[in-house]
Amino acid sequence: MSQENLFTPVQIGRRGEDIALQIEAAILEERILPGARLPSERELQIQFQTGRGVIREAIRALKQKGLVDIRKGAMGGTYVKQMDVANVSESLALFLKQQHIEPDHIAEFRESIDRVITILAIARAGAAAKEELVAETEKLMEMVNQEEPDQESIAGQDRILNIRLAQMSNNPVFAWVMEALQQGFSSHDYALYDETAYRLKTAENWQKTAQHIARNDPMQALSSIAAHYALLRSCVAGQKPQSEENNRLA
Amino acid sequence: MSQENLFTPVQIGRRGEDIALQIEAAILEERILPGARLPSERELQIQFQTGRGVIREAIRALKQKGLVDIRKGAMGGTYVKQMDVANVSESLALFLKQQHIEPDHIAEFRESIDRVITILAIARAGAAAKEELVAETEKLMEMVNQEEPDQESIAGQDRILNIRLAQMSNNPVFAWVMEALQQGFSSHDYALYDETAYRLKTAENWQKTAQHIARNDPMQALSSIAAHYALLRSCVAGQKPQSEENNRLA
DNA sequence: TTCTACTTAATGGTACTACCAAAGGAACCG
DNA sequence: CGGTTCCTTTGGTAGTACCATTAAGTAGAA
Repeated sequence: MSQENLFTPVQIGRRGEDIALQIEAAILEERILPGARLPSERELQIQFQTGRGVIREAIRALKQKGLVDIRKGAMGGTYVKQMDVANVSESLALFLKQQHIEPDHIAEFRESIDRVITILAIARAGAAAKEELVAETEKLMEMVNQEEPDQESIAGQDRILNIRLAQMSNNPVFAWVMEALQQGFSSHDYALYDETAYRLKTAENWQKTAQHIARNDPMQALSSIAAHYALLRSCVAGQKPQSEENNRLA
Repeated sequence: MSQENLFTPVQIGRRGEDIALQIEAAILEERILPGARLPSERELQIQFQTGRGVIREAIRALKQKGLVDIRKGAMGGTYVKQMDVANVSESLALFLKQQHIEPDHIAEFRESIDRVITILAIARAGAAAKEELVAETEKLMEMVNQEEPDQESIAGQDRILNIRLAQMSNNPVFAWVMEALQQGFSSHDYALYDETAYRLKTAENWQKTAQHIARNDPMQALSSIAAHYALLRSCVAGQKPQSEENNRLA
């Protein structure tokens, strides 16, 4: 790929970080495109006039940021990757975990986002997409009404519904935020599907919401959303404990 | 700190990641509290029965995630840190940059969040906080009306206002999201203060918003917010180019 | 005593070397 | 043509030595 003098040796500060920043800049400015392969560690070691450890740490940092992908073996090496939300989600989830965030606060945030998404979806999504959403909720209904409901599949379907609805807002930012929150805090949601009573009501609620959206009835749709979150709150409040790790050592 | 057998040697997969995960878990489960110091690299090397490079990579990963802080010299080492939003913001900003996200989409998202925040702030914040907000907007007015407006200070004050308002929602999640977005996309906002006309209008708008909030008038407050974002959109659309890095090499 | 200057030890940062393990490709054999 | 073996590339691990920085201790001077 003839990237002879793409990088320059460094002198200042922690070399590893500096190198990581140089490569990161090259990626963000698209001087290196996703899918491209960076020189091997040993080549970079020569280009940057430094030890291999430094190069490894730099590459490791890029991997952590989700900018590159590392493969072993011949034709292995460091490959520039298209980032995806997972990294942001992970970072967010980590942060929220360390902050002892209350489920109520997350729920409130999510509800407010959901309301906006719903309005936007009604205004912008096509009739086909809306019908598709209804169809997906029907799948969910079938799942919960089965003899032996499969928690895994149901949770997955719930996730699909959330994402699909978010996408109908025609603004990727909403979809990403929704996905990030979902990934970080799925556990609370899925609690809804643990007990039969909640499971049924939740699925029905989803169906109603989708139908209201399909009929372009924002007020009713918002009302269903409110019901959904009310249900979530009562559910979480009801089975309060779920504490496994609250016994720290003094 | 007598953490003799806190960790165990590993066998499988990439040792570095495994070690990083063990330590991360220990931090998240609060077996190691913020402020505490991990053993030195050489001690860990012995505890984990591995090479120092592996330990370094593990610690590096934790640092990247924002979980620890590294200090050189005697009494240096790896210290567990209280995470802050900066890490999430950075991750988010990186993602958005690589996705060529349109400013309009961000603006739409921020506006919707701002609306919710405003409603919550009016409902929940005390009169004192509301007056404080008004006072801050007056500071901003003073700044923009000076002979030689200081871009830096003005931008900072704008940031302070956003954060303070978000905090008044009494839900930290809103404040964090706002801060993350701010940090990632300050550039567009600050464009508002580049031209005198925009600068003045924006500051006035802030003042009005704060006053409406102080008077518990949600409708008027929302209207001011709408005006603010309308201004932002026209400003960004007006001075469209700002492209410095759009010439990629084929 | 009290302050300064020097020494010392601990610790992360860098460099280099050697070897292991995986993975793909090329040559070889059936 | 298809499978097998070997070889080369490349990341992963181990170990050693040395440098740079920093805090703490120590001796000496005021």
